[in-house]
Amino acid sequence: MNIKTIASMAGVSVATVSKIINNYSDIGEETRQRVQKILDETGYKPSSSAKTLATKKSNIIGVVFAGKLNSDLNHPFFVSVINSFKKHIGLLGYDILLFSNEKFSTAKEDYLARCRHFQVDGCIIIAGDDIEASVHNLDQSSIPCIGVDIALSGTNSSYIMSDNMKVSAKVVEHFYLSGYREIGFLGIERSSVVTSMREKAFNESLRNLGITINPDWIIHSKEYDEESGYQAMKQFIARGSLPKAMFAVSDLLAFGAMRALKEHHLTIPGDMALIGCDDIDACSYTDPTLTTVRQDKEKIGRLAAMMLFDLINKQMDPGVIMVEPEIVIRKSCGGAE
Amino acid sequence: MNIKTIASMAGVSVATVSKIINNYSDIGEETRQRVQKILDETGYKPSSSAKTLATKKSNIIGVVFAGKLNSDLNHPFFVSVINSFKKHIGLLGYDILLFSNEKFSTAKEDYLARCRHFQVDGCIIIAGDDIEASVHNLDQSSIPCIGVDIALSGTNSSYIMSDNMKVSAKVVEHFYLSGYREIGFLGIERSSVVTSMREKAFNESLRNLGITINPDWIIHSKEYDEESGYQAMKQFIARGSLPKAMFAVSDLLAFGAMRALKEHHLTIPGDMALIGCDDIDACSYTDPTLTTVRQDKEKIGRLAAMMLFDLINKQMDPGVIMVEPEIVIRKSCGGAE
DNA sequence: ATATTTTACGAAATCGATTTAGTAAAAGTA
DNA sequence: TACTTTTACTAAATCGATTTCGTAAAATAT
Repeated sequence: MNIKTIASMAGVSVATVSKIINNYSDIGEETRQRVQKILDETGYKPSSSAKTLATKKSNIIGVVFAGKLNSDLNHPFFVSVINSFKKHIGLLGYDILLFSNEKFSTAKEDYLARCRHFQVDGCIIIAGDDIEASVHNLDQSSIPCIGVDIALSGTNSSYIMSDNMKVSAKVVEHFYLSGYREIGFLGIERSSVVTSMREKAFNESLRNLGITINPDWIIHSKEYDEESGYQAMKQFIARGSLPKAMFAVSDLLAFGAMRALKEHHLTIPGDMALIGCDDIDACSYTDPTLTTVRQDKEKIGRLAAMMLFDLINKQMDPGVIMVEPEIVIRKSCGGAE
Repeated sequence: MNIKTIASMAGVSVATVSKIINNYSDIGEETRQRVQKILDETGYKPSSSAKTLATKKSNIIGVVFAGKLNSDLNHPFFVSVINSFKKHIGLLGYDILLFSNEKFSTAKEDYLARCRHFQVDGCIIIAGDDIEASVHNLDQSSIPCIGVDIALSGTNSSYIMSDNMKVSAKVVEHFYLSGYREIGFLGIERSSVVTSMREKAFNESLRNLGITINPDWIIHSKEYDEESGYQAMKQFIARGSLPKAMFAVSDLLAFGAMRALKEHHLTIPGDMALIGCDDIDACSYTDPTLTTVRQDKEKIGRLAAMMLFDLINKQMDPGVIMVEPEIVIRKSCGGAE
């Protein structure tokens, strides 16, 4: 079933059919209706590849998970963002193509080559750490890109992330108002833009409040996952002096920290209050439930979709959006007494 | 940069270039090397749409999340499966296209139409409950499909799922060996093939062991999520008579059940032992950690990829694979004394 | 030396759309 | 009436590949 079939069924040329499909104005009302009827009855849809070939627009958005680790579909935060993005970009008429991660794929070419290969109209780059050079090439290309948790600089690139300065500020503020003065930080060794912003803002916030920063209380886990958080906290406990409160830059790290604390029979928040970051579902399942900073994943995905759409249609210049984070108070951070 | 450019750079015809790219045998060794060098230097990749148009093969696999709810990227189990599938199908040279969910998308056409539109080489259907007619059409079409947690019947369809009979058998066996005789079941009202198999096998397993089934102890939550599990258990507790152990057909339901039990100051496993199903990451984060039945998500994704590949290449007839589940013992189900 | 086969390539058709440029017929204008 | 403009349509080029078929030249056989 192709456009030629439709054309002969309707007794018109393929050009006419194409024009009707694409809403050209130079078509008679009578003809339009007759052909449209056939279009509806047959359920005909033009071939995507033929259309792409002819128009150079594919109506496909490429999804790139950048960074060596944990930026895959394994990361609950990114999955939520992509889920929201998928929903909203779908409303705008696009489907999304997930590029298989290079390290697993037989495809040796870089992201840019693959974007060109599929003629994607734009792409979204979700970033962990250790960004490959390939991502940079894509960013600098003519393909509209929007970055999530990565600061892109290309002339066709925008990016979006939570306002990570505020993330830490809100955490510190909450600790402070709850009476805590001995506050530690659990970051990640292999730090990304996001985590280093949080660390920077954490220090600044303490300083602004006149709280002395104890460098011993700033520790870093090896990786991003729960196990690494556990290991980091375990070693920290072994070293001795502990703060009364800690901010973990991700919920998973906080979960690991909780496990280590419990193992040493330290209570939460009694012996140590804990705040995480992301607000993944599991925060409600732990005991105590985890106070955390919610990143508005739905909003980030939605705005990413809208920004990309505008970028593709040249309705907007590249820009940056920082999404307001919100602290979600649960049980892991009672008021100190 | 297209094939014509390459051809003129090399001083040969486009046909020759194409043949070199596609490993035709009627090419002289000298020419092959000369052109290959240019190919390598320029990093040229043939346009996907042109290639698809000419060959009718797209090297794209469509991903369909079927069912009205919770079969989206929100479901940790399905995300893990897709993640593994993506990895392995990527190794085989395919990228994956996520169809935006119909209810959100402006695309009114059904899945089959969209598969044809993109000329996907095959597709994977991930199923929740309430399968749409559109999925059935796809299953019955000529497009190779593999179903995950859905029994497809098309002549080009295979499917894969955990062996759900064994899931329940193992749970009941574990409860039994731990000394439990009063065992309940927490299912889902809107049951799918998967959950009804688990319920059926649950009953059979009890019967085989000569344990009387108390129909009051078989309850169903409204939906799939934690909150629904909480509500179901809360009402159950309010009704009075409780079993000493319960099997929840999903970890999320078990989490909800845990919350309800704790709220009523009932201990786990002291007052009630709990076993979930799926083994999502969060099972390790709860207190107590959740004993559960692990579905081998990596294997399911990997085999799904391989089955689909074989189906596409007609190297295999449609078939079914039941993946062996494995019980993962944690703290929510101590031995009864 | 001639006939036959093999090798190595290219011309051109094809896939299924879009889009430009051209035209006959209808409508409008002077 | 004759000219101009508008309307409604189509032929054909194009997008960038693949693939069939044809054919000179080279290799081999007779």
